[in-house]
Amino acid sequence: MKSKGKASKTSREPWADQDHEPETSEASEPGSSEQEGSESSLRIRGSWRGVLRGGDCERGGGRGGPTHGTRRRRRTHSSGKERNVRRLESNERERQRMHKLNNAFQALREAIPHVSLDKKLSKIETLTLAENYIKSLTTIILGMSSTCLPAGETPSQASAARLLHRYQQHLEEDGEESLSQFLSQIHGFSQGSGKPS
DNA sequence: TAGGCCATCTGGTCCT
DNA sequence: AGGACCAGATGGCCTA
Repeated sequence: MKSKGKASKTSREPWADQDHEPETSEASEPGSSEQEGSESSLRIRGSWRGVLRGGDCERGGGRGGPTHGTRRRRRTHSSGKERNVRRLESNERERQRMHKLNNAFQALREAIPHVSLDKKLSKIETLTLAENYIKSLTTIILGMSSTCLPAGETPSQASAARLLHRYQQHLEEDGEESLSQFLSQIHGFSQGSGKPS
């Protein structure tokens, strides 16, 4: 199950198509990652996109920004070899970043209850289940706290928003450990002692 | 075999 | 200037 394609990707010559820098593969290997797949990723790989997409400089990539099509990529006049090294380092960082992201996904998987324990949840399933789980918990919490609400007010979206706001306040003011305080406060709801504001 | 899912590479943009 | 973030592209593995 875990033998996904990573380790067997075909090696390619990513830079050979652009500025024709033959000595691609001898660029210094960026820090030896021990993550899965690192072995293969140490080899030079790439895609043919450089060829296929050519000078595609105006994709509105980057954060949220609508287009910014007028901006041009910084041109650092470094040698091809230098660029290769920087690319490899960049790839390694990106790999590490994705590994961290996947670790977070894994933590999320373990945090949410799901039916089939033997089947690994996909990312989209994980996010969807997490969303539903949070909503369910919120509903339960609001139900528990409804006795503390002002007369006539029912657990509603507004209440949920207040709950969220309260939680965010805790995070901003007290940092991580506030979560346990917040949870104990919520627990207080069930005892009828806590009072959301 | 097609489609889903994933890891990785890549280059553009944003942020520090 | 360099790292982080992002999204598109690509190709491998797995399952129905």
